Amino acid sequence: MNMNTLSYGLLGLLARKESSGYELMLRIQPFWQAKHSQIYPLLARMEEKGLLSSYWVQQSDKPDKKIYAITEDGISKLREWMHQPIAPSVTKDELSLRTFSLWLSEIGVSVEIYQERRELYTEKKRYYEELLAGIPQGQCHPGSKEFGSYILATKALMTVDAELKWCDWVLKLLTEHSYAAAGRE
Amino acid sequence: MNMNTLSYGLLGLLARKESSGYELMLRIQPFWQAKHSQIYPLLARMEEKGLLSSYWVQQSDKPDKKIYAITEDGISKLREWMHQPIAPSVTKDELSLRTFSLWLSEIGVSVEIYQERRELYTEKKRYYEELLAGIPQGQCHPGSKEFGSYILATKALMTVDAELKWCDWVLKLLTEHSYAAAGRE
DNA sequence: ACGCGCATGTAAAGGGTTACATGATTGG
DNA sequence: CCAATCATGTAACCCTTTACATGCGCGT
Repeated sequence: MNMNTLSYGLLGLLARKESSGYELMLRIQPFWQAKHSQIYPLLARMEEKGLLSSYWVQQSDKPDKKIYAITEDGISKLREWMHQPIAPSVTKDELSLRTFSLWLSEIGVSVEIYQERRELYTEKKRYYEELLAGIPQGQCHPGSKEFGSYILATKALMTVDAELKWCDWVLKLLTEHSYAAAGRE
Repeated sequence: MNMNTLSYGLLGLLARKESSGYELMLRIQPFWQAKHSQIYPLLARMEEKGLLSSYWVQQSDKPDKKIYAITEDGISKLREWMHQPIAPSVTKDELSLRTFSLWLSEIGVSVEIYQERRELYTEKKRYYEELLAGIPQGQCHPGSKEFGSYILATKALMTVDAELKWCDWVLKLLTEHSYAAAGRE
């Protein structure tokens, strides 16, 4: 059956804990941005093929939800994937392309752009800090199910820290240049 | 006309220096992964709409190439884009999804995975260092055309450094655990 | 009243990869 | 001799987003 990378990612999350499609979307979001409209059909297809099973849970205050669990066949499929080569990461950031044309903007506008991005990174940092705080420490040694979440959250934090430092550095260059230009007037 | 983010990125590169489609692919690659099969039709469409002009250059040792240059209309289009909001970055890394299921692999296999990734990051680091070295220093102050390339190459370097440190940290955790397990035998 | 979060799903359109097609030159 | 780099382009397929569709409860 035709399984893409995202399908294996969902399978991997379900192997650790059964979840609804909505919960899976929230769990995978920080590491692989996917909308619900992409996830729901993949789950339905994997259930058809016997990799997943599901049952409905009724909720009083919120809409009912469909909980998926991985089957033995699903775990076999996941184990097969673990031996496959890993594709390099793909990053697409509009800010990078915008930066190519920065010379077309006034410095004041540039400053706003990187300040806005700085705020976005600050929010992301808070998010990943909470994620890391939510992982039961001490039990996340190599081999445990929590270990993966632990090292991934740490990676996200280290990366966002580097991005924040970069923003500060760029903003320093931009504002120093502004002061120097003002001084020359 | 329907312009996507990649089209604006190409337009921005052409605003700084006229190039062939092949050269644009190489220039944009480090910041936005796109294949030639995606780039060529976009360039043709932008030329049709009058945003680009082109001429053929004959080469003796290599195949002939088609050089594109931005037009006045193209620069107007680019300036309009500069006022639009910037979409947040999207990253898709198969290693992250694989890490969710790391507990299914033996530690030896995990070590191989992160060592391989470490080598990939090391190569990337060398690449970005060369890129940065190729930018004429001193002339890349805010407002200059080189400034964008300068800060982008620096960002890539800072990020890849964080990723390398992360790999080393993960490998330390994995190997320490292996030694401890061996000691318990 | 309005928007947001929860919760599931489908359809259409657009973005992106893989494969097909061609062909010269250079280095191992 | 085989692979890689340079160089352009098209077609089929898959991946992803946006929009449509529904509906309740909560906070402002």
